[in-house]
Amino acid sequence: MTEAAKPLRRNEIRQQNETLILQAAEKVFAEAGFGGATVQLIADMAGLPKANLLYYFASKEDLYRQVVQNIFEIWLQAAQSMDDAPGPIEGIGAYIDAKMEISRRHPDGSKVWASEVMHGAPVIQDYLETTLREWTEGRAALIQRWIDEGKMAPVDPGHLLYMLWATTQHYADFGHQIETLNGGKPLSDAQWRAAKHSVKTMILRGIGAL
Amino acid sequence: MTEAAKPLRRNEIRQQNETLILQAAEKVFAEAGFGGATVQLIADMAGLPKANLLYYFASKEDLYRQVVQNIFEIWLQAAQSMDDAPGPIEGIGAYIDAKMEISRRHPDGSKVWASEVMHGAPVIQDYLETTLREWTEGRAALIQRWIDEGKMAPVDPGHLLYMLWATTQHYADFGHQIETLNGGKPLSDAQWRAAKHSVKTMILRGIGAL
DNA sequence: CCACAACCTGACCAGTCGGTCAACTAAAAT
DNA sequence: ATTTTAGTTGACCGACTGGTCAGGTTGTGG
Repeated sequence: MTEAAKPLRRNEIRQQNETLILQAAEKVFAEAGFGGATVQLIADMAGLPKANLLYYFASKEDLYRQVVQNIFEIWLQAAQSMDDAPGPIEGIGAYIDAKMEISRRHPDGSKVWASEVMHGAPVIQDYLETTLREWTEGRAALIQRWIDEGKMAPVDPGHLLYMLWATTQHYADFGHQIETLNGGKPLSDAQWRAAKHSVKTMILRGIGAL
Repeated sequence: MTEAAKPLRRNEIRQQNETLILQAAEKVFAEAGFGGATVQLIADMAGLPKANLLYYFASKEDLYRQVVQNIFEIWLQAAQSMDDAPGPIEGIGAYIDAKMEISRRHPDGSKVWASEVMHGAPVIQDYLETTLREWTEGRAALIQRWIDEGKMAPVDPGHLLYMLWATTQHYADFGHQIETLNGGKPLSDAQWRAAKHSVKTMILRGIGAL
């Protein structure tokens, strides 16, 4: 009696099941990797028969591809935080905030992304070569402008971007290690605030913007 | 006729094959993850029959465990770079140099380690809770001492360590992404030097040691 | 030279995997 | 009311996996 028997329209059914499956898939792929994940496990976690899952997604690889693309889009959205900022303090500060928030809210997505890249990006290689590359070059140019305007120290924009990605994503990808070193407990709200503050302070000072 | 038929002693045979298998395993585990790796693939890469590999290592999991432990030891050795330094410039500078060198020389090992942690550290959880934890606490105390002595700005030692790990290991774990953004070519010697210099400069300035 | 132990390996096996399919139910269009 | 379309699922299959094993080869100590 706890379950309300609500009649579903066709549209709703499809969308509901697809997001349900994608959420389960993200979790399983993050926990076990592509090779370690099984369709059966994803189906169980989504509460659907395996055959039903394969009715919505043509194959395990197809499902994986969509999971990775979802993450990539979230990742790109946050990347816009840097634009329209008068200088590095606001721009890079906002970018760090956004990326730390993603690490907190979508740790599984970040792990799937990391795993994909570590294995040679078999699925999203073209994205790396096109979208990511263009974004990177644009942002590097923006950073160079700030340097030329004397708003920050003359650092290599590329390596600064790598540092931003590495540091922020570390809190998702290595979350388990951080949790272990934190006495086995996940970071509290206050600890997340402290992490954000530490990262922002060290990086902004590191590029001579403070 | 290209192969010299050198008679091998028992000792040599064992050691030679074990290191051969471990090297192949590190590569395959890094490229495919634990679940995606197959014993057959590792055996092929080592140039041995699968059954022979399983004569030396009891199981795929046993082999994986040894690969991870190897990496952990390399990782711990580099960690000593920080000790016996008069201050953060020398200590943290040397640590960054050592970790960057590992990222360059053992990228596969770094990837296996990252993958292991991302999947919840099923194999090396006890190491995290004991060895790594003790090392981390010791190094945090050292950093705190430097802060108290006025040799660097008052930053959170834990988050500084995370930043050091994240930034240096990024060049191994996300090496494929970096290579793609570098026009598809691996970083040259000069580019590696520039990377080291950028990382050291930004971090040392970020902690107020420059 | 012999016997023992270490090393080697093709053939094999039980279990699991991704994916298919035919038969079914339910919604929606006619 | 009936046909059509979308959604559902248990049963099934060929391919592949980690691991075993019996029987062979080779180095080594006595």
